[in-house]
Amino acid sequence: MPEGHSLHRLARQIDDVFGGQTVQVTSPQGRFNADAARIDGQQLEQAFAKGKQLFCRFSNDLYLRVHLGLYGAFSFGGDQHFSGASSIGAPRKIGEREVAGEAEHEVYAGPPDPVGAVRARIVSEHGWADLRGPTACEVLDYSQVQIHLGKLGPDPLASAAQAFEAIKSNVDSGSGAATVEAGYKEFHKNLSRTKAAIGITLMNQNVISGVGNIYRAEALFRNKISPELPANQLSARKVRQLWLDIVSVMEDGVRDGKIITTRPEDREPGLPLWPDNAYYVYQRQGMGCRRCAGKISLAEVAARKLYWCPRCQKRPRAK
DNA sequence: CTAGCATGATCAC
DNA sequence: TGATCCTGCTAGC
Repeated sequence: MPEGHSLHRLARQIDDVFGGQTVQVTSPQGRFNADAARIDGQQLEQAFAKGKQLFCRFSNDLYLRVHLGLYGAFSFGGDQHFSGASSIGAPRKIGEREVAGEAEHEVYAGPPDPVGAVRARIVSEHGWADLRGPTACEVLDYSQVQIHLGKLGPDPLASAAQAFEAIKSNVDSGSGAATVEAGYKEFHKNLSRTKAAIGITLMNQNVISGVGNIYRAEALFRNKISPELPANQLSARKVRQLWLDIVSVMEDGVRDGKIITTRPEDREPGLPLWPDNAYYVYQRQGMGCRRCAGKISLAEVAARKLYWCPRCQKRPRAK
């Protein structure tokens, strides 16, 4: 998926293309017809993300909520004023496909005929977006949005999103350090309340929102944490280190449009950074660890594939 | 062509 | 824990 970094990029792009504009919202596929009609013709005031969910506020105080799930993706296009990724969301092979936009059309005749199952289509004067395959795509009022937001744990990208908003609206909102700190406290509190393994808990969106299967595996490796360790047994120091590291790698993900977690000194010379040198453990089962003589392991845990290095990520001995 | 798979999450048992 | 939903890419006939 679409882990959290993709959703934050998506929110930025939707803001870029549609922010403040009157938009037509339709459902070529038909499944979103009734809800689309509730926001069709309104202004899209603002888009934002929390965790893996996207929210767009419209001028009639209704909100679009989208969860891409495993398969969902947006594709974009527009006239010469449009530039940006042509696709954000589920890639169908390793890596995030965020192709550069197509701004070279001389004559813009509006969006193309819908191809495939387009759940939702948003069109403004200069651009369009098609949504396919989402797990959730619905229109909500403010109180319903609050319920969704309230269920989500702290988002490591909240401070980055806040800083971005501040720059955009030319307001000084500080460095975002306070938001990072508040996130850490909440994360720590949430971890301390669960006995489940950290490898499972990191995927729990109520505990921390936006981390998916890749960031889960990579963050545990980078911080030398065994996925089996019960979440409430991590020391405060370790939780803080883990949180700050996740903030850092996910901010890189927003910047790069793909997940790259390796440090330069751990990459294999002669191979391209992407995708060969992007990860420490994800999809590297059976291959040599980048940092020790061991081999990367793979196990199916809670129906998801978990990758880790048993040597670098030893479980502390029970006493 | 089809089956299998994917960065997700929910629901039933 | 397993079945289910949603889409589209790819490997393998």
